[in-house]
Amino acid sequence: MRKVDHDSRREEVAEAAARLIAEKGLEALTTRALAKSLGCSIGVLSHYFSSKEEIVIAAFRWADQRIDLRMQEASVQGNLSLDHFFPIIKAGLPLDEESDLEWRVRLNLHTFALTHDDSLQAELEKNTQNRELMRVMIASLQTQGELRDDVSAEDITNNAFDLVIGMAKNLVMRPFSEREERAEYLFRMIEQLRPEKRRPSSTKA
Amino acid sequence: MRKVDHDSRREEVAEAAARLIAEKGLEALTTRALAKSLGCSIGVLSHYFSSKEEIVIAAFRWADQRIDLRMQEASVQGNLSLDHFFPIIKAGLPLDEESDLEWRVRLNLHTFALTHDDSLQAELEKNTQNRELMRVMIASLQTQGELRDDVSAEDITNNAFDLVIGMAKNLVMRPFSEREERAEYLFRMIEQLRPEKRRPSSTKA
DNA sequence: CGATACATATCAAGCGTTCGATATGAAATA
DNA sequence: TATTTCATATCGAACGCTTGATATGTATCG
Repeated sequence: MRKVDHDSRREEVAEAAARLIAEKGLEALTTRALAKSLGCSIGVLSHYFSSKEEIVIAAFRWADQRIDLRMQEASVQGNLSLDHFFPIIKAGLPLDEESDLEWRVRLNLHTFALTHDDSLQAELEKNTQNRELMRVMIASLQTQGELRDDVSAEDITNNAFDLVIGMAKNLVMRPFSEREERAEYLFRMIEQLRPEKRRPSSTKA
Repeated sequence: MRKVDHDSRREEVAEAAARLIAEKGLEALTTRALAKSLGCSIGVLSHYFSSKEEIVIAAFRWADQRIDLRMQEASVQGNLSLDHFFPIIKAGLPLDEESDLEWRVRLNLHTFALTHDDSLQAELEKNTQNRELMRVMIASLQTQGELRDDVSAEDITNNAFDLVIGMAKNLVMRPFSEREERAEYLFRMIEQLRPEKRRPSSTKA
């Protein structure tokens, strides 16, 4: 038999599909366009995927996993301080070309999920998991005294999650040259959650 | 001549198109489906719109304007306190079926704009205008002492904008029964921006 | 050989758009 | 008022094209 790694071949297709979605939109992802982008024939696609919808979903997953991976890489083991927190958030925002690509696909997924129940359920579950992860981190910061504890970790988490999504959507619409600056106001807002900034005169150590 | 109000006829079409987008997605908005939904023939559509893209954009505008109108109606003339502010934000969120419909269309628009430059430009301009409106309101709240002034009105505005968009996206994905509760944490966060909550012991009046 | 990988050709379905035919009702005419 | 005129409004069949899917043929390699 001819040796071809099916998994990596599938990933190649998923990536090419993701790039098409990011650059031209989901509607531009046709079997023909995808085959041309890959430099192969459309017969190949049906060899590795049983339908186009499967390809679309593979593309969505591909981009999603890359964003998650990006954030994991920015994370650190052991004790977490607020200063370590900023790079993690930053890693989750579309600030360079690669993350821009991934976020464009993710935004397409969000719209797609509105009318595709399987994707919606998957999205909700993934969201619940990620929120829980972040809630634990934030609660940890609070017990360490790194973060104000008069707002529940859950509230902070939920707001942070919504904020990041909204910001990502707005960043993607703007040129790269403006993005860093636009992201700064999020970090200035997080700064306000430091305990020492909040009570400058009450519980002086 | 036969009397038909062109503008209102166009709006009927736009509304029907918006409902199709909200319920089945942009891809389900076909000339045939739209004609069936309107109870007319497809020929009528080309009588009032020169292309399908024009219909899509009209649907987007229709939904967008409804959200704006909803927020305007929640606004009050004259002096604005922080308490008056909550209903305005709330009016801008997809908490009932009508606003849900409009937000679903708006979310489709956001994705659409990623690959359609005209819509992107229009979106950016509208955004700039709306941000400026809100910035003025927030600055006014600050000078009235209703809002902390150690964070710039611009930062608060930008964060609020991103937050609302992200929250809207997440609300739309959930059943109505959970939405009010989910929206509450935004208001708890805003509460933290009251000056008296921030400095309980410093500048006692 | 025999299984795998890929290319090519083809299909039916669905798309947006076009267009001639028809229905409608206000204005023009007598 | 009765009749004609005609722009407007609507219809629905048909066109050309693209789509996802698939069936068939061919090359490659263990």
